[in-house]
Amino acid sequence: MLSLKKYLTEGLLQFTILLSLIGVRVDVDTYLTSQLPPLREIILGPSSAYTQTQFHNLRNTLDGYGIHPKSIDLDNYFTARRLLSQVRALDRFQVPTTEVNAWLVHRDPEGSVSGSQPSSGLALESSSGLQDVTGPDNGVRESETEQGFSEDLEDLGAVAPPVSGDLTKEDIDLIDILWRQDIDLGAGREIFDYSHRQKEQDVDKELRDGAEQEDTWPGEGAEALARNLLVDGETGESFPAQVPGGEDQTALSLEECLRLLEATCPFGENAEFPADISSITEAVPSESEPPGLQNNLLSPLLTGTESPFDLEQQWQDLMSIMEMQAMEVNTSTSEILYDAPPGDPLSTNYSLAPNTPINQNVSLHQASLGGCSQDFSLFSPEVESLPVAGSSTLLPLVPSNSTSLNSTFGSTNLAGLFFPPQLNGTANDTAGPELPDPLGGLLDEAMLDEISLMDLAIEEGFNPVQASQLEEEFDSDSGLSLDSSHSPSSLSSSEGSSSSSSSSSSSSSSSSSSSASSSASSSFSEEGAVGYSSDSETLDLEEAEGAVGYQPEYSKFCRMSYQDPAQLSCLPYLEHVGHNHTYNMAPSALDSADLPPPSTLKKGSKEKQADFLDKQMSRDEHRARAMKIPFTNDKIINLPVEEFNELLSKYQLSEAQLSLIRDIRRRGKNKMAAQNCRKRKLDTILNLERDVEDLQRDKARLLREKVEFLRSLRQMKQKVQSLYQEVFGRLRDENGRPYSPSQYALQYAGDGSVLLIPRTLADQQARRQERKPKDRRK
DNA sequence: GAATGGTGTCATCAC
DNA sequence: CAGTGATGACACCAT
Repeated sequence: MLSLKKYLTEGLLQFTILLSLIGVRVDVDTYLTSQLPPLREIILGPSSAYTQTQFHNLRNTLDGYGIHPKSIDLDNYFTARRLLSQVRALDRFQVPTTEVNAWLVHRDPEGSVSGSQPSSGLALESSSGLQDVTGPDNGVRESETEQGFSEDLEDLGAVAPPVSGDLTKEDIDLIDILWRQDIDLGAGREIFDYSHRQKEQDVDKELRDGAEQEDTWPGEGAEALARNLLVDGETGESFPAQVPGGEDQTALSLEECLRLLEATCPFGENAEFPADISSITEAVPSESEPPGLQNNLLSPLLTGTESPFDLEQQWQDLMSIMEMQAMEVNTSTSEILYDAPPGDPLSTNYSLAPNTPINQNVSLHQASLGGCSQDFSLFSPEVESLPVAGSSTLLPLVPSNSTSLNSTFGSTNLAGLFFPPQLNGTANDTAGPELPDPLGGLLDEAMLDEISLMDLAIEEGFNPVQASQLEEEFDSDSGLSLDSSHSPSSLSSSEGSSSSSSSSSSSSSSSSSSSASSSASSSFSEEGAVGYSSDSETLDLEEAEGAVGYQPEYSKFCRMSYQDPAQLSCLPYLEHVGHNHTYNMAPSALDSADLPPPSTLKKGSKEKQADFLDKQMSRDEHRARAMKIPFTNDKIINLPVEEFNELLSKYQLSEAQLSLIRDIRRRGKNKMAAQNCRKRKLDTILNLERDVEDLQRDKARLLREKVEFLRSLRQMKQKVQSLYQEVFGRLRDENGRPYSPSQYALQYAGDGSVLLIPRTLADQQARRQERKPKDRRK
């Protein structure tokens, strides 16, 4: 019962302090439960720094006079924080510069493989007139990670609904319905993309028209694209617009696309693609696809449907980011993002063997997604929910060389290409959420963190500057909290040595070695023995205070209420003017003990000086003087028990004197204890304040990282999608006609090759591979 | 004159 | 059981 009460009171106190500091509900426990037990214990647990820790016991048991009592808990706490930060660093996405080398296979019976034309695949994106949309992102975003409030807002807002920036679920559903309807007409889902609707209506309309007019996507639409694909997005090389019409052109197109892949896909050579062939098309919305084709190589990137995401949380994230960015967190996001150890799974180079034999008719060249700009914009959040297992190889993320990326994809950031437009006349709305995501686990974890930290970060009114100032102030005066050398024991010990100490033996008392000065005029530090005084100012204060009554000059540091000379001079009964805490003492005793005769006040300057000295004396000193105690209060209070008893034995003291001496000693020690307690309390508050600040900073950083990751993922999806379209659209059958996306699909093989297979077969294979990860989970 | 913070003191608890 | 530290509560004072 007692412990329960204590726990409640302490926990509530901790919580109250936090609340008072930040002015907002702080869901610390949620976050700490699984993340930071030591901190939680500090804040809420019985070992809280603010609880009634028996420090003296710690000292006694641990021989801990060299260790500050608080340092014990704080050491654990900061250690825990440090470890936590290290652990957190592990889940930061390491986006290496990876590349994928894939071979596209054109199942052309004639097996014509050729092609050497430079790719204009990036031009596909640029041709769609999306530069307007993506231009700002590419150029500006990377350099504006700190200020991109609107960008973050955009990104966060886009997380909730699939792709679209601010679409509600109803909107998405409606779009899906309409899209499915239009699919029959050959219209791609791209046209429903929010960003496309916003800024790319013309282009999309053109594409859609092309798709509608022809059942096969690469028909006129592809031609229209080809006409516009004049500039290589990576090299800036210009190409003559051409209309694919034969196998040669098909091969060329494939080569171009592969080169695009090579230039853009960060898949490394060590990519562990699924052994079985997986269909790329599964990533592309297809109505014929079964839901949840998870083993798809590109599915995580291409899935058009997103699992429902908590809009409110995203909004909170946004708000939190905005607030956190206002704090000017120093840690650069880029620094955080890409500082993973080389062993990081995500940093593994996922590249397929470039020389992998081509199945059937191959018109492939190495293609790699060498880099993806960081200026990724909105993209679907479902990737976050996708598991890491078995799919980490599928999603190499943005490499660290963002600059090159930006140059590469400066004009390729297509907000709408995430959904294949006319490429696939089919849709797969259900496959998305179930698709595995190599980043899912990490993102989920980060999401949990930020969910927990949300309340902390959303809070307002917490001034980090002030907090830091307080922190500095606190640190400068942290003899209590952290630095064991500033512990009361050490302090008192040093002071005791400086003053003519008569005792050096005892180490069990906080004031053991304090001054035993026999001279009343010596400026020994009586109250200087009080624990918390590490800074000079405080120390001076304490020393001056300790010298009260013994120093001829008045100390301006006197903090006692009755130490005002002006008031004291006209108030003979000092004991009654000032605090009268002698509750247990009879007034008569006080009078007899403390009252100097009024007549003595009317004497010469020496007596005035004596009065002045009297005014400096504490009440107990007055009492001691009145009772003719033969030794100083300092000795009474600070001497160790043994020496104290020895001192008492040297004198024949009356019972009243002994009682007064014991009271003086008790009060003196309690006074120091109270001062220590108050200072400790203050330190605890300051520490909590600093903790709140740190948590806010961490949350802001995590949120920024999240935004960056989301951008990267979305951009990757867009690029893969565009590349898929580019490749598929340039494929031609033996008759020079484009393949129907509803009948054929590109598919990655385990050896890195890319095959053009019938969609039905691709679906079966994809379905087959889908079961494997699920079985593994079980 | 009320509010607030600092200080000393007491009571109490735990060790 | 005494001694001691820690701390809540209270009173008092100064600002």
